[in-house]
Amino acid sequence: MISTKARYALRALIDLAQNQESGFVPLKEISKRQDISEKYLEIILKALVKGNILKGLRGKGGGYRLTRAPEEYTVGEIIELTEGPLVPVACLLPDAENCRRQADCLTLPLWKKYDSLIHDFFYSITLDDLLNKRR
Amino acid sequence: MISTKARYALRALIDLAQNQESGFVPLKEISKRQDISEKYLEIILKALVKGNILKGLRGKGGGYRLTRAPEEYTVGEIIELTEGPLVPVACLLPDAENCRRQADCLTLPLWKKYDSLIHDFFYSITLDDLLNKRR
DNA sequence: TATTTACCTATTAAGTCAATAGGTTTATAT
DNA sequence: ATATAAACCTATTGACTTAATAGGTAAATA
Repeated sequence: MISTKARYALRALIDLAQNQESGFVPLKEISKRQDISEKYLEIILKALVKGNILKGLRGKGGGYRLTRAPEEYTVGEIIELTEGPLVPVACLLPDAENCRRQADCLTLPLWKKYDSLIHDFFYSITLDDLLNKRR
Repeated sequence: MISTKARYALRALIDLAQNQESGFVPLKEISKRQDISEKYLEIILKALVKGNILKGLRGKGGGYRLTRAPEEYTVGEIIELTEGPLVPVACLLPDAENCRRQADCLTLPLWKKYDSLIHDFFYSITLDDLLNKRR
């Protein structure tokens, strides 16, 4: 399941893409428009700033702004930044200890195929694709 | 993430397909071969019996047996029987209350596409496909 | 200098996952 | 008959994760 964190992140980024005519947009506005609690959204946007997907500016007139054009963000990277590796089974995690059964596991090929399926899917869609283009 | 429950279920079914020459296979044997705790496996197999994927027979000489040929099981149904609906976001769950944002949610089409992707994938693969055929 | 804003650390309530424990029923073999 | 082997049943637990809240600090601007 895709977590609320990732889903809210996507919605916040879409909101920013639509409302940041070159300026900084305060969290409060996004929170209100998207109906996401300020405090929770804060955590999410912090992660995005840390991942260099957003620029944050403090103080009056501050807020958040995209660091790239919408077509330069993939949905995959947004999901992975907010909720960790996009991987369907524990044994395919980057830091997984290698399983003894690996060599003759009859299910592993299935998980590997599934893994590339979802990876390809989410990394082939950009933020711009979601932007009102109706598809 | 696919849970251990679903993964163990698949491995148990593969094990049965390979070892049930017409007879009943006791849980203990599957447990040993697959290195899954008896007690935990019990819970899993119970769910499969309830879903009519397996037949259980009690008493001496008893055990479990497939109710159909391996090519008649889809991986999708096995996963859903053990861990519930194979759905990527809460708002697509069968019993989801309908969201007010639904009409103009720009992320919903994404989740719907993803949903059919994984559904199509898992329902197009059968237990027989996993059986030693090397793919 | 007051105000607005992002940033930071910590905490929590509820839920889920993976597993264990101990007992009950049913069928078979001796 | 009776011992034994097996599935079946109910309950519990510890660890972890999720989704969120709370309260305070630092920075920039009007």
